[in-house]
Amino acid sequence: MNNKQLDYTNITISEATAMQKELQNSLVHSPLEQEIKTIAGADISLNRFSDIIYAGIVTLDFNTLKPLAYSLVKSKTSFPYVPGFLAFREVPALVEAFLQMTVKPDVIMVDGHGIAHPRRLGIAAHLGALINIPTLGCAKKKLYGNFEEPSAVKYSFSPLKHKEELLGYVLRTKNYVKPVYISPGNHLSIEDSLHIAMHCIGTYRLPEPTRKAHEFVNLFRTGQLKEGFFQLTTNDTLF
DNA sequence: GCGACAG
DNA sequence: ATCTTGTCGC
Repeated sequence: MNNKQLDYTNITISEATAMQKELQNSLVHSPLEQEIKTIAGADISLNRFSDIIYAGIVTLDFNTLKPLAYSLVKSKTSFPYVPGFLAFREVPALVEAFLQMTVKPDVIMVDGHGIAHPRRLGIAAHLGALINIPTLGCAKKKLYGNFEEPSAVKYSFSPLKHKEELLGYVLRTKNYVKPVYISPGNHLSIEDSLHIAMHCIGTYRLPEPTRKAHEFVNLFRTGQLKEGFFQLTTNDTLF
């Protein structure tokens, strides 16, 4: 990864598309070999009509799903929101937050899609192509593909496909609540992404990594947390 | 031309 | 993404 790949100022949709096709070629979707001890959630928050982005990555213990550390970065985005090109708007800030971490997570769950994307390079795959850490996407809405509604019972799922190609899974994380869309980003298989997401389901609709990341970046945006990398102590009282 | 369209 | 209050009941 170099800085050129992170400066998305003044690039056109056509150039962005070409960049996606190139990055897509570098993806690896072999099954994860290493044991997962920590998993992080990555998300951004911003004020309406503002181009100031509050990005954050929150690391959790994979077994207890409790926060262990977090990295927060404030930066200005240089790309508008265009469906299919979300990464060009949010990834630079997420990479900054990642580089700031002195202790890296084993896997990162990103708020958005992985390969469930028109060119198989959603934000989770894009981020995973830039950093050398396995990533998966967890989106709240479908961007691409077709699926049958999974049953209303928690943990039920159904394949998300484009024609005959499997892209990921639609997963019910809570009874009678809208499902989430899971797909691998980089360095993970499609099945890995589903299993990891299922493991991270707690009491709420969003899996814990994504839910915590969302919570932390909002506290950051509203001035209740400060920029930087912090490791939580057992003595830390959160809220 | 028409519908779909992550955050 | 963010802004918002109440309402419904698997």
